[in-house]
Amino acid sequence: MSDERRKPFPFDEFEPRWQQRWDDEKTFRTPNPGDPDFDASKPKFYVLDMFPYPSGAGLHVGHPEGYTATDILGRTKRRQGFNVLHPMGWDSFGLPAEQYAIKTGQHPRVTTEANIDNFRRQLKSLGFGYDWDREVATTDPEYVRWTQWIFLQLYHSYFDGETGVAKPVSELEANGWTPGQIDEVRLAYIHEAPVNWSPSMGTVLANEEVEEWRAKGETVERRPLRQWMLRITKYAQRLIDDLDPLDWPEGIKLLQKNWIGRSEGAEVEFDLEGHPVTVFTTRPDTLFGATYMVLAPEHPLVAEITTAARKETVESYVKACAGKSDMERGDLNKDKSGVFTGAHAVNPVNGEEIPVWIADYVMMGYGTGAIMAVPAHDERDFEFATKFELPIRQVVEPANGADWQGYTDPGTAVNSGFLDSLPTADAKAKIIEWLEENGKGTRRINYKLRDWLFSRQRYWGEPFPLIWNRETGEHAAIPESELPLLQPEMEDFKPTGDPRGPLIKASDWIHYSDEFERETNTMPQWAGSCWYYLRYCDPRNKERFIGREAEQYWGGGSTGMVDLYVGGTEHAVLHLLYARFWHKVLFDLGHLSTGEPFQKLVNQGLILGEDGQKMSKSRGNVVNPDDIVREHGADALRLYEMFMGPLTDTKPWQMKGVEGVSRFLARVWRVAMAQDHAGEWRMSDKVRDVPCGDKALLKVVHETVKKVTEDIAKMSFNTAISQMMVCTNAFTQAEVVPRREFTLLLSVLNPFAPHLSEELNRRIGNEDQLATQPWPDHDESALVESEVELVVQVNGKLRDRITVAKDAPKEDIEAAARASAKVREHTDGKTVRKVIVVPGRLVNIVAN
RNA sequence: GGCGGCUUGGCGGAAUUGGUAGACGCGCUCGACUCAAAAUCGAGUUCCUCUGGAGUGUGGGUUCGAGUCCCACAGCCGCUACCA
Repeated sequence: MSDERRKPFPFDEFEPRWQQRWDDEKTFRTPNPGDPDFDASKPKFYVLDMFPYPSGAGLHVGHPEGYTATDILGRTKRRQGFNVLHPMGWDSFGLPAEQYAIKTGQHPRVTTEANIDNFRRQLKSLGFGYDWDREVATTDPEYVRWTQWIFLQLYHSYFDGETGVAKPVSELEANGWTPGQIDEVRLAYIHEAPVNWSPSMGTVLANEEVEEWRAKGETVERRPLRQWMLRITKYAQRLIDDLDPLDWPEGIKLLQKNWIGRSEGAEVEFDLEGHPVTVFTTRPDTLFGATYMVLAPEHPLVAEITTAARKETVESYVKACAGKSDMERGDLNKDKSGVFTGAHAVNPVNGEEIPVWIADYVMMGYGTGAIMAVPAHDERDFEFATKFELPIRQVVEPANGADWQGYTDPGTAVNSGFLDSLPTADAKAKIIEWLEENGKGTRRINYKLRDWLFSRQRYWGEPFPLIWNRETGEHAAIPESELPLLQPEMEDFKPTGDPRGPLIKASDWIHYSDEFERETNTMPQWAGSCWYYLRYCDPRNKERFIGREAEQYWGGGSTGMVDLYVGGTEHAVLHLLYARFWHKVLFDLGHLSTGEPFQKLVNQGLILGEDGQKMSKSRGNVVNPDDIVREHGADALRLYEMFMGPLTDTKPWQMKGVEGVSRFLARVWRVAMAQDHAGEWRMSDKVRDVPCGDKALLKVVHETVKKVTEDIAKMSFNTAISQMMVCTNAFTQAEVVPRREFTLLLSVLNPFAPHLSEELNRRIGNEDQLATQPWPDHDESALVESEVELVVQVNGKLRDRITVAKDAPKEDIEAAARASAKVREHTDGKTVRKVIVVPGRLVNIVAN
């Protein structure tokens, strides 16, 4: 029994054949402005997938979910007359390739290229209509050139607070600013920051990686290191405000807003043993209720103000905190800790002396690293005060008679001098006014968002195009003509334990000149993924990161450049925030004409394993797309992933479901094809070039064209497919298959199952590829019926159905309904109170 | 703890946005074809105490009419975590 006998239709023969043809003929190539075949009269549609990290494991079934959705949209829009930009590429820097290199000595470029080849093969085997001429990899030297160039734009810019936009620092130089002053405002700046340093691995780790590596036995400590930072905080307000006009899921917008974390309040200056100390509070109205102050353990004043008697206790507490990661500090959530410094601060509003503590529930990185504690009206302060028996003083009267202890909602000010009896909002305004008049504080808006720690101690990343003066310790940019600056060739990637990273070993490379040496840090993986959607627009441009004309065309006409961006929620915060930030900087500097990168965002739902659990190697529930393509074909995989349920839902994989859609495709095949005695597929003699005589069949075909068109626009692919199944069932039962009508079905099936639809289209004698044919319109006249069936309810319960003329007047419908014997059974002996007639739908008779 | 999402047959999911609940698919049952099986085709399939009744997580409300709107509660799943 050969394999071929078991295939319900010969997808294994025709799928690779069509893929080859699309490749050879460049069917899905998209001309750019300036190309001879570019048609400027067509509107543009830029549909983008989140490009994958080409891991050694290959494609996961989660990838084709979003990719098929965008492919359906792209293919449809193309046939609807749009210039469709639908590209693919590789987010190819990243830690796994480097780790693998450390283990095996194989250069990361080698493994990365092999992985990319595998991913490309897999994607091509699914028949996606990408313009492969626009493929980019973030590791391509030509791509690295422009990533570094964009970094230099940031390096050479500052944020002008007056106008709220980025400007070149050359303007400051012209105004006589010193290099030192300019470094204070650059968008890319050097900063000594505490990071998670792993001595055993010789690299810094992101906060979220710390636990994972500790569990594997690696050591991690907090250590201040010289790091490159990007001043994203300057864009906090714009990053919030500009979310508004974007067509993104509300949940994702909220996630971004919460991450940026704007809060309004005031800064208040206390006198701490002769030092002015500023605290930030969102509740300045509770200033009279401050009964103690807390400094973060890392606060610079701690050592200075601690009294001799408390010195030992304080020092050991500070040391204990220094060893903890942010995560661990968070874990101790429930149990507050802290120590008294022995010092006191003076409350500016009433001259009261309050004790000053240090505690790790106050973070150095947010606000000023110091707080005034109002235990009566702040949960954390309340908990702390209770534990350490500090005084708790009521200054807000709850609005609803609730207990004032730990009451944090707005109310009325009490025990607060000139604020008494004011509602919270008014009290806030009044105290800020007082603070400003007396020079003791000011209105202030704070953001949770921190500046972006942009340097990594790794080999497989973009080197910074910067050099350091050995004598003066000043940094400078290398000229653009020296880009791209690639990593030196190295044999040994092992970490040295030197916090400057593995590039420190390449002494020839580091030596720039007698005067200067190179920066040895590299950029994070985010750098490449921050702007790849720009490069796709003009991927081979040698002069610019994106040509002016291409930028204007592909970004034109909307707030955000990309019309539709599809990907997973895991990138809801960081990737999207970083890309928006870079986009805005480039916009400010005049390189882009849109203010936002992504107009519409859709998050595909997670595909779970057959057991309803997240797919993972350890659970053994991972589905490999290659297996599905081999068994059932690419069209079946595409169709199944779209048929599982709504794109945005989380849903479990079901192998039986794949068989179901495969059966559907086989049914479509057999509508037009039959096997002869030799087992060869031949066109069925049911297919005829005749007008469709079957009204019901004609109707379902046109309903299908209409519904599929509408459902694609709504991205409701599962219902589009079920409609095509209904249509196919009608064809299966038909005596004659009119070629024109069957072609219509193939035409709308084409974006979903491109191989099968093209193959059948050709086999039934149509010459042109469906992919190049205009999208069909449905014929409204095929849909109209002269009669409609209505439901008759009595008191909301279904009792009968009646058939009436489509445009029958309400009175006639009511009369017909009341004439029904079944209705009478339920109304006899009752009084009809009301009759509701919804034409085309139902009649409801209210009787009692 | 905070924020967000979800909850409809044995299973995945439909429901014109307030108007026939369960489209379509899976599974299952029966029939045709077959020596037989697979495949295929056809019929059926929410539940029950079945000429009737109940039913969209639970309890209430609005309405002629609620899966859909409002209030309260419960259960799952994500993300986040002392942000003053």
